[in-house]
Amino acid sequence: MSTASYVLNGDHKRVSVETRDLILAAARDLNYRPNAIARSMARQKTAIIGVIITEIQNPLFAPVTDGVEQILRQEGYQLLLASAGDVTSEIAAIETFLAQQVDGIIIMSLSLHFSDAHLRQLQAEGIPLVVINRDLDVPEIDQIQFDDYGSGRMGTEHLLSLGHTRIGLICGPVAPVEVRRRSAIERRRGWTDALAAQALPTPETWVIHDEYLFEGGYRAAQALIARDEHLTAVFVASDMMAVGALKAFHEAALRVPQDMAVVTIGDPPFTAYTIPALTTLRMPIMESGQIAARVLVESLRGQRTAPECLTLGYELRIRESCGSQLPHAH
Amino acid sequence: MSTASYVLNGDHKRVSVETRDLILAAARDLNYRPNAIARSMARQKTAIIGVIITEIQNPLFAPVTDGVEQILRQEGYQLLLASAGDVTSEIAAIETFLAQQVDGIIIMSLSLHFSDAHLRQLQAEGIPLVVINRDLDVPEIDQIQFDDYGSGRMGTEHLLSLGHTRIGLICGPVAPVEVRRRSAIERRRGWTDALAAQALPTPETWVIHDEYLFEGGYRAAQALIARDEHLTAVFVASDMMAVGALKAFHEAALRVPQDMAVVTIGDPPFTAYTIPALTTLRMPIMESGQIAARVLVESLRGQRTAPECLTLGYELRIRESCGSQLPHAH
DNA sequence: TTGAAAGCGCTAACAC
DNA sequence: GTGTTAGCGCTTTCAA
Repeated sequence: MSTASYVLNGDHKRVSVETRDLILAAARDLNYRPNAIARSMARQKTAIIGVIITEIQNPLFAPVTDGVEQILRQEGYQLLLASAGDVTSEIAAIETFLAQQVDGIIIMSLSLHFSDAHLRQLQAEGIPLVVINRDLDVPEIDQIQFDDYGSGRMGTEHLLSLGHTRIGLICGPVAPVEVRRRSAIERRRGWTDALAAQALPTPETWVIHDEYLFEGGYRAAQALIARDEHLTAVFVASDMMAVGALKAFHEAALRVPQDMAVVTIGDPPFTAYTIPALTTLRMPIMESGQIAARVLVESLRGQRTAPECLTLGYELRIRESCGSQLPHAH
Repeated sequence: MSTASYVLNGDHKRVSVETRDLILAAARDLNYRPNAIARSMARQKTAIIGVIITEIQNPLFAPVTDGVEQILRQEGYQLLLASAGDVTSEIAAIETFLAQQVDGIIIMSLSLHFSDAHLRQLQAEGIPLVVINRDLDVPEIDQIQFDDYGSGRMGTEHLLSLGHTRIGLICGPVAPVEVRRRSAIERRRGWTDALAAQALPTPETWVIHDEYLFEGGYRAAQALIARDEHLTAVFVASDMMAVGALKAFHEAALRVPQDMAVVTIGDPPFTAYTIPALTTLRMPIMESGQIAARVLVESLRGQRTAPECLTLGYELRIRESCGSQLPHAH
């Protein structure tokens, strides 16, 4: 039945109107539902994209998945979801996706990987792949990154512009190697360069690394307070950490922003409702998912010539936690 | 090649050891990867479960999806994800899932639906279906609910046990019909009954309904303050609303818990890091996903006799926002 | 214990 | 403009 197939696929040219209506009517009567599996089998294409994320409950992943899903739905693709927290399960997830004949794969990482051999191999086998937030030196693979260095630099520079000179840093993990995050390293580099550019000091004692969690920020702020370095501001490289830090400052009777100005990263809805509201560098998370999905779809359609390698910038959102101007600084 | 099929499916009995090893070796050499699509075609089963959620970024959905994914992975099923915010797109998503020949469907709702005809039809067609958090009077369909009435009652009773008698209510939307939530209605009922059981008043003026959002809680708390009803406590029926309310109380120079005790619902990680930390009724969200997935898998394996109809309870987590005892109440 | 062959529901090339 | 037919890669019955 080629004719029926043409009709059901909306090929207007090859079928007369009468037969078309006939077929459509019959389909309705029989309660016909196309079988996507059989179609995939015949076409050798599934219109399914596999999406791998590190851990579903990490706040980065809901917005990314949302962005990916919006575009895929709009472009007529389905989304097969897997979570994989380490390289072994990532390989397993990819293997399952390949068995499932997905047309392409999107991987959103927390960029703490030791081996990318399996990604190279995917690439070599010609499976379209887009990775988000992963440090991959395989230029053939489409990559979406965040400008983490720039975020560290911008956040610190904003505090500098308000007159602060003793600016601490609360940052994500850089060691041991199993948990280090590229973003933490880059944001610290941004902080260092921003201060160094003004010939200001960046002593080791002004920096605390901890986990990207509420608790990590709480602990880090306590540690920073205990060091008693007379800081007037701190750049906190994660919104969750900033909420924890706010609590520690509150308990130490340090007023934010009067005694301690805070700038942080992120921008989930709650940042506007902390006390005080957090000045943040908004991270374009959902956008990264949208872009990844668009890039992948274009690849599948053969509309791309060169691999994508995009770095998305952060955007300053001034709220209350940074104050306006240092009292003694004008 | 039946023999190869037996080997690859691990059927030990029907194949001699030698041929088995031969086939396995050949598979390795050829870099053989089973084609799940072809298998689904032949078996008339896909081992894929469709999951529909209302909006990916709503904080309820990450935990649910996480719970569902854990179980499905462990049981050898794949997860096809779709988001559908209204009945029309829900029907479209279901239709796509059916075309994709999913073995079953899980729907997590925000329970604001007008029509469930399509679900009845699914049920009638014999597609295994589990719904979470939806008010469905179709006893044949597996349902996982939350004890929202109980949560309202428990939260209010905790405040009563601390000696409060003037307890307000900040609650989710109950009107207009397009946005009303069953949970809001039920939690209010719980609040009313808890107070009525002590012969305490529950005036309309002590209740504010708004959206389940930070902003909704902020606005609601401001409105409640403006009414100047001399409340000493408030039950806030959503953790996001509670964060907003905390901010409004802070701005009005009302100390929590000294001037206003707060008990809320939920229990996302941030509740321990607000100022003060929020006393909550923990909602078993991830668990609901796990249970839904288990129920569905059991259905697919024919291990179930009766439909599931489970109501999950909330659990009190005492932190700082409720205080210990009313000063003037012992 | 193994092989042959039909068929799952569709697409696409081809003939009419 | 329409019908015929050969697969797509697997499973599963049936014979050998």
